Amino acid sequence: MTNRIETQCRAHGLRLTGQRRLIAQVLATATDHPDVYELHRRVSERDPHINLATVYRTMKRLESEGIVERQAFRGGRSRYERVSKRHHDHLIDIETGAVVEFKNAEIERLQELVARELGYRLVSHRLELYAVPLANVSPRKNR
Amino acid sequence: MTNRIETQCRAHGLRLTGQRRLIAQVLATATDHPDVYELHRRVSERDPHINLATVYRTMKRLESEGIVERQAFRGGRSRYERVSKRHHDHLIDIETGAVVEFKNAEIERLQELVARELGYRLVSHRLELYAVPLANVSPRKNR
DNA sequence: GTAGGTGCAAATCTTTTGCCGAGCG
DNA sequence: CGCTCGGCAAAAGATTTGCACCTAC
Repeated sequence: MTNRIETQCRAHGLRLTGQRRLIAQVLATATDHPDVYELHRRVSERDPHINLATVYRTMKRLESEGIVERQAFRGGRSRYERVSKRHHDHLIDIETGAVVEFKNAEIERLQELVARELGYRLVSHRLELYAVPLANVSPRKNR
Repeated sequence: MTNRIETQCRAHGLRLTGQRRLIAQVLATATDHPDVYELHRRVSERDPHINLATVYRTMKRLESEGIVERQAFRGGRSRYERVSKRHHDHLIDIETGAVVEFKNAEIERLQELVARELGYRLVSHRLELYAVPLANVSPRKNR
């Protein structure tokens, strides 16, 4: 079974080793934004011998090929996600660490405008909203 | 000579040691967004014995007191800036690494809106624009 | 067969911390 | 004089890398 990421690896001339196949499958089925340790944990379930350094190397390679995107939210490890058809930004639930994706065309348009006004051409951006759930005023532990 | 940051330290009950005075002065005169190594380099010019750990500890303390703000732009070390009267975001010149501050009320308003629509209350945000200068197509070194 | 990939351990880089002597208030 | 600080070195956490062996193509 060949998934989209494996196809992309082929297209970019990456050798399809067993380890990469596993990582590709994990990435293809991930609906969240796992960090390298989490990825390693997941692939380890299927191949307990795969090394953390291999996951690091593979993710770095996939990133430089533009197949995945690295997100460095505040503090801690970098997290990855597939480069999707649609660009989007992130809302991070500061109580649970959950990540919600969103997109707002108007904000994007204003960003271009702001950059131009400052004498620049916008190349990329990063927008993260840190927020707490509205309804439940759960007095949980902080952090 | 007592500057604003020293006054703030007093107000927050921090002891005004020689090292902190130096760091406060460097911060007060900084117009850029230095990282801890750069801060250490600057204070070292006046006191070659000051330790890097001291700068780290001081900056961490100033951050927790809300006197400075930590910025972790893509990759590398964290950078600091004084908490200013006005909140603002950053545009990073990807050719030179220069940081331009800006503020756009409309974008802020839309952010609140987006969060609410997703069922959250916005606590804070981070918006970074990565851009290149418009006019001058300077073929300088990259990075 | 060979260039690229992997495992493993050690190195790097950034930041934090334990310990203890020192100085601010 | 007591409690906070600072220097120093070591630890910790994330990521990278050198090296020798391995394997996809």
